[in-house]
Amino acid sequence: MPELPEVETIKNELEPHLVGRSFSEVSLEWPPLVKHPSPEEFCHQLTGWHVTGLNRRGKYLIIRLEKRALIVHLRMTGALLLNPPQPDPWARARFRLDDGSELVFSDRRKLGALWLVEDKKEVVGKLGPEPLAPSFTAGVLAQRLRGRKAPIKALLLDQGFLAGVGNMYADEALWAARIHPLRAGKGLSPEEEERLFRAIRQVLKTAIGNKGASISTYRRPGGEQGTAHFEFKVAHKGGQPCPRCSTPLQRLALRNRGSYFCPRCQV
DNA sequence: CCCGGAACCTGAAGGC
DNA sequence: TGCCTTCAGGTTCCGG
Repeated sequence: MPELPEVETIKNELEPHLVGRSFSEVSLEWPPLVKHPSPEEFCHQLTGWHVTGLNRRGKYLIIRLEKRALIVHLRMTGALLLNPPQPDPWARARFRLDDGSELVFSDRRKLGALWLVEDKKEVVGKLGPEPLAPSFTAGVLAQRLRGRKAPIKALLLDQGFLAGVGNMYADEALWAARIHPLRAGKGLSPEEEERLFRAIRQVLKTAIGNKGASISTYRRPGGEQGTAHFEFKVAHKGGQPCPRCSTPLQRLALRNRGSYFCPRCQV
């Protein structure tokens, strides 16, 4: 599932292929993928503009064009594939570039989303802080936790609370910080807040170094998998021994999501 | 504002 | 073999 490290990897690997190029033809196999403007306008308005740069904000990929931004969200099963060697059965949109190459948006479950906007704030304006930005500190995290009664796991998944962390890395960060996923956000001690802050940053940075986690259908633009899932301690590992204390890891359902944790060392 | 649950989607896996 | 249920989980919408 693409979370911050996966989108960061895709951004880094697409950037050299896209910057300076322009879109010569855009087609949609699954028009509902486009959220703004209309699918017809989307294809029409996208052609001819040059790509000036790529950014990531949370789990959103922002492809900057002259005067506009093409924003991509991969949701659960989306992937951006560059010149796929075989026809992709789940291709939902195709972008032909002026150098003849093709970028394919592949998405088995059709949950992905595309926007073409003049101001990126229309799409990413309500996101919480960027966890790897220097301005995000333990103090900022502590301040945002104040008064929040919801389980800490639910807050970490809330993109308005903190951008970019999803189910896998929330579980990994909580395990590293030794905090139970159901603890109330406002109930963390200053020491726990500090541990959680460090854990979030460390888990995300390590995963970026491993070019993302190929737990499900995640693929890099060239079709390669990431290796971050080999470093996972708890995510998707119910029943296996905790790497710290050997207690069998448990799974609980929170907001329709599986949460994996150690019932002994996460308190 | 805060919180929790359902809906959107498809395919893999497991139970009977 | 085949039908049914559950799981996978990012985001948005809705109700309390």
